[in-house]
Amino acid sequence: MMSDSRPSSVIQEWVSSYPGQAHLTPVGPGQSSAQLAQMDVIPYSQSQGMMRGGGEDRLAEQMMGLSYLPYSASCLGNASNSVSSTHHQSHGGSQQDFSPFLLPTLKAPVTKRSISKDSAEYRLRRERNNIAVRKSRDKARRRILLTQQRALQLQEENQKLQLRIGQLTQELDTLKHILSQRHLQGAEDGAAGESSI
Amino acid sequence: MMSDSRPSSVIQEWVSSYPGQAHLTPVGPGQSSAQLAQMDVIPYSQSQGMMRGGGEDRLAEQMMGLSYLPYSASCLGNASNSVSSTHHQSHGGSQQDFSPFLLPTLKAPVTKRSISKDSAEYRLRRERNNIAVRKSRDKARRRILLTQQRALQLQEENQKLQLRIGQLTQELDTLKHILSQRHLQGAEDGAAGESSI
DNA sequence: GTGCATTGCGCAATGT
DNA sequence: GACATTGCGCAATGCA
Repeated sequence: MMSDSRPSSVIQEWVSSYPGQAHLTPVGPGQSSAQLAQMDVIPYSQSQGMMRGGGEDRLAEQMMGLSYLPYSASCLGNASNSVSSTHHQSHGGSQQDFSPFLLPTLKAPVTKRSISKDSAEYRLRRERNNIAVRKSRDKARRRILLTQQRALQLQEENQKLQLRIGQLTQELDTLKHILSQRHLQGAEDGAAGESSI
Repeated sequence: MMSDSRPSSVIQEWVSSYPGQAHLTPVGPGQSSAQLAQMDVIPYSQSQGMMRGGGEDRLAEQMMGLSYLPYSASCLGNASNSVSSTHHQSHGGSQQDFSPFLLPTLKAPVTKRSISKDSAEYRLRRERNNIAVRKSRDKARRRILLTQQRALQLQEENQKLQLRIGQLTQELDTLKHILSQRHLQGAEDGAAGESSI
């Protein structure tokens, strides 16, 4: 099954991994963009998606070189729903438990029906999500591999093209030289002919 | 800082992201390899690292198309160390609690000092690891971005090279044509000169 | 709203 | 022993 028949198969697969949606790719915070502007590459967020928890703060720090400090001494400490559940941490520490009388326009953080972590429905949804997560990550891994292989292949192809250009250039120089010689010789012949008359 | 001065800066950064260790890159299970065999690309495992828990079983299934089934109805259900700890799931389900009298040569699964999850040392180590994880993933993200940008850049360069080759080829054809014409004309002139004598 | 897909994050095992 | 990687599950969120 797909045992790389031709050398360009990698590129074929790679292209198929990026359905052209043309997001114009902001390329991500703190990246240099290099305005290539063709087939966005970035799946659909990664560039501006992470505004949850303390994410953007730490990310901004990283961008400026302030590296990987703990969230703010700790990010644990507020179980969101929770009913029983001996295990399962609630890590995430999103939306600080700011009292509902701050920001009066937003009603309290919703509380989301408080689904028991022991309920069959919860487990079912978790298991489904776990499967989806594994699938998605597998896909991502494959895409990364394809990109790497594609880069190597393009690099190889580049070298060949450079070589070809070298050959053509040299051949061109040779011909130009010959032509200039012919031209000179032609002029001399013409002069000789005139003088011999 | 590092605001891409030249168009090839991406490649510069990309190369620096892969210190040449030459693992010969097995490329990963179920991948096609495409034997390019140059700068391995894969950090240092990813290709054979995952043999923990039920990982390799599921991965084998995925390779064969049996996609993303739950571990085996469930992978939860045995807290490894655990002392108190109200939160924190023990998810992972590695080393089943097989009794120590099986496999007599291996002493019981080590039990690893049973560090309390509430101990300051545990938290310290967790926090350090979390920081390391964030750092590592950030690095991975950057590396992926660089690879993608590098691929795009190489693709662009490829197009330019192809164009250049087209130009050179055409120019070459023109010169060859001119040369052949000169050759014919020279022959005619020569014949005319001879006949006029 | 339901269901899958993505993604940041923490945990634990493992590699260096 | 410390740090780096990585598979995994969880929760939030995006998307159809």
